[in-house]
Amino acid sequence: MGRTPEGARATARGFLTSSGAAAGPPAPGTAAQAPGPDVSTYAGAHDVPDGVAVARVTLQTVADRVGVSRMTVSNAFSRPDQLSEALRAKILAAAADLGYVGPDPAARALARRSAGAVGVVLTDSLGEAFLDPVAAAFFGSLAESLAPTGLAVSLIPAENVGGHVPARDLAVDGAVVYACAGETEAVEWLRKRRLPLVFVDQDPLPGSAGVLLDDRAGGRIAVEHLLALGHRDVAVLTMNSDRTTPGWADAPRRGGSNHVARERTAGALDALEAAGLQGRVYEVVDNHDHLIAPGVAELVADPHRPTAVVCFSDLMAAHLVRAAQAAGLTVPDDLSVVGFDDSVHAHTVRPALTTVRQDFAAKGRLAARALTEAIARSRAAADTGPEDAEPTIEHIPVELVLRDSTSTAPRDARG
Amino acid sequence: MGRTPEGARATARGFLTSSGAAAGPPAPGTAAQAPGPDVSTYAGAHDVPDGVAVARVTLQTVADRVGVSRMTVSNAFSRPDQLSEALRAKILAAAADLGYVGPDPAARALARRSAGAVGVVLTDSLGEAFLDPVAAAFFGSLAESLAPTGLAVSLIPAENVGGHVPARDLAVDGAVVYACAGETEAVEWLRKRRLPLVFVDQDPLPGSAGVLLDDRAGGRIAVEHLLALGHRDVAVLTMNSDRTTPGWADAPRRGGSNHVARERTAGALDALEAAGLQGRVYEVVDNHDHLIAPGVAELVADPHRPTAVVCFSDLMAAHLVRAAQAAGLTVPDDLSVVGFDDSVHAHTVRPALTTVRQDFAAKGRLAARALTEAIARSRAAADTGPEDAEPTIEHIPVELVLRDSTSTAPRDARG
DNA sequence: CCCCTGGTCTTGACCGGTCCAGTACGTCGT
DNA sequence: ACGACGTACTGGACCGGTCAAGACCAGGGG
Repeated sequence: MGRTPEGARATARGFLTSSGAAAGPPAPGTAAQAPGPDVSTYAGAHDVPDGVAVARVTLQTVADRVGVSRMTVSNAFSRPDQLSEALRAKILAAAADLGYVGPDPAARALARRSAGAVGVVLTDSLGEAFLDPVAAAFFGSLAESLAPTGLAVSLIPAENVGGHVPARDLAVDGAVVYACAGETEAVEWLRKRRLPLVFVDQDPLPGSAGVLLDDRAGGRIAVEHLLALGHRDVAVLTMNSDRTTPGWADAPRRGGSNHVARERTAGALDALEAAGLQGRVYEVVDNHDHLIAPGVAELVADPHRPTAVVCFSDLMAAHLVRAAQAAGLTVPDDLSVVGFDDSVHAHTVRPALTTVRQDFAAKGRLAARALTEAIARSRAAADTGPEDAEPTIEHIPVELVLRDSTSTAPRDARG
Repeated sequence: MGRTPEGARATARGFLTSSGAAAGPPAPGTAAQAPGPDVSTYAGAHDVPDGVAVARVTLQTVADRVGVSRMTVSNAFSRPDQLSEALRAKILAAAADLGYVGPDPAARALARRSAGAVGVVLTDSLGEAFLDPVAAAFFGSLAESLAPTGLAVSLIPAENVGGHVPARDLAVDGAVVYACAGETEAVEWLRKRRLPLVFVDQDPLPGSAGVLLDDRAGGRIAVEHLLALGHRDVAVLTMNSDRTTPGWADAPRRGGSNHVARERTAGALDALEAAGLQGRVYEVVDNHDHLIAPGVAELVADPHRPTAVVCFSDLMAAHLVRAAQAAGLTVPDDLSVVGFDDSVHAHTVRPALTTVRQDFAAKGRLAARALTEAIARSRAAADTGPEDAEPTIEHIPVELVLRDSTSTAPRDARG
């Protein structure tokens, strides 16, 4: 007892004394405690008089009030099976009376070594990322799939602003990296922290799990559909953020830093080559309205305009359709257009787009599962030492949806 | 010194001894330290041999390695002005060598009493929320506006699933509540936690800040535009989640639980009444594709179809336009349509929508500012006692954008 | 020569929980 | 009557930082 006065943890400035109701000077204005085990009429912290610094209510405060140990109060909230129902009810009542909501999340995160949240790194600037319905849909689906596990989703900016580095300083148990071209600064930090990572729509780093669409097959089936309709002059409309102006690609298969764009284009070119044809590739700078518009206008005006175009996204396809219509062409009679994703744009344009559908819900679900598994694995490894289960790479199948933006090639253009 | 052996915090199982490089048995395989201040060739923790439980690297580990106190290492990372540049470099080098990335976010959150993140509660299920471009745009804009302050954004589900309650258990410094109809369970918890709250597109709770669009004015200017074009039979197309089937509203001004829908409708009715006209209100159940489609089909087929419709959202307007076209009508000649929001749908449909524009970027920016201010205020209040600065309610102006979906009323319908 | 000031680093006390290894008490089997 | 066992609760040691105040040492003015 030479160490510390009674109750090693008693709050220093709280107006409640450290042990039981008997000891210590009575709190100002407090009448004698009402007899009986029930909650006294003494008003709790939730209506403290103005100007009085509100004492911080912690487990200890509640424990002192009820006359049990801190640990028992903790159990009342976090492990109800560890104490009698009667005592638990009493503790909960006291807590409610004191305005104690529950264990402090930050303290719990530290003690439990788990934050209850995962990070998500998105492609672009945050503002633009959610303009893309594909990214937004994935994000929503991920969050929804994660909800039942109790993990919340936190947005981590890919690039830092204002000297803050959330990727380094945010408490998360793992992270999803979505379609980040190459190695972002944020990803670098996450890797250094050795957080469980899942890469989506992007090649995973060695040792990490991945969830990828079968983009190559998507490009292929889009072209095969057009070939079956008799088209021989098929172009690909895609993006390449390495360039600064739209135009025909010199090295079609090289593509830019975007994995998805490269794969989709490659799939389309594969199918064309398999048919003994050579595909042309028209690249715009990025998948944003203002960057697509000038490109498609030029593409439509091209004297050697193809009879059919496979697009990197429904957004591009929708722009292309409207540009064609504005130029007096009819879709699909004069120009067949295939989209990609089956996002809002696909059924919003007229004619509705024939497109390669991807299953957003599945993507979010698989990413959620891969991440929770990676987190579980990493926790297990902390105990039993590293076991090397090969991280998985999931592939999501795609499917061609036939609508109204494709038809047989014009008579005079057929081989 | 009778208390604890040297270095009260020396990690128990770390293979590095507690104080300085001189004392204790040399780590296995460690040659004599190379002379000079530079980093020795001894491999740090980042390539620990397989099977060896990796010792947890903390501030203390780094401090021991360099021979300084834990606090000095902390300062090296968090407050560079508190120590000499030379020592800082040495510490940073040692940290890098040991694989120490930076202060543990959870521990820091506890000690600093700040999580570095804020929560966002969205209307619907998470999966559906991001299908709505308006919600998605706001979310992105909020996250982007918050980024420079170093605050990350975490999604908090409005309703709990699987027994987890993120709204209670997630470490956040404050939260934004976006267009939640009425009092959600999540909001209830946030309120109990006394977190700084900002309400967007929804009436703020007393004591909290709010960011609201001038929805009523929006409804008004939409109608005024149509009146100016000679329309006398104007209907409102809106949502009311209290009902289960679409149809004409009995009590138009009552509306449902959605604040935005009520206001927009009220504004439109105000303008009609001011012109001595009576407005009709057609309600669908919610602002989702599958709930809108049957409603607009019925509306278009109505024998007493109005000559112009003011819609709750661009999404509804786009559906209405397409339904009208499918029924053989021409927009705007047979039916004028005004949208709301100026979201993707507005410039995606043909004809492009005349619509009431709202400034998404401003909404995110104002919400971010209101929240950071509320957080700052709450921190100040913890020190100096509560001061009662009236929380602000910001109103964002709207603006009518004229496009191609409205025109003068048909000759035979004009009063 | 002394005191004051300022830059560096250290010390001890927190932040508010959870984990784990007890201890105190029934209760049951024999 | 006695040891084994289960239940209910407690105590101390963490989790990994930050904060506020103090110690030490240098240079500079009076």
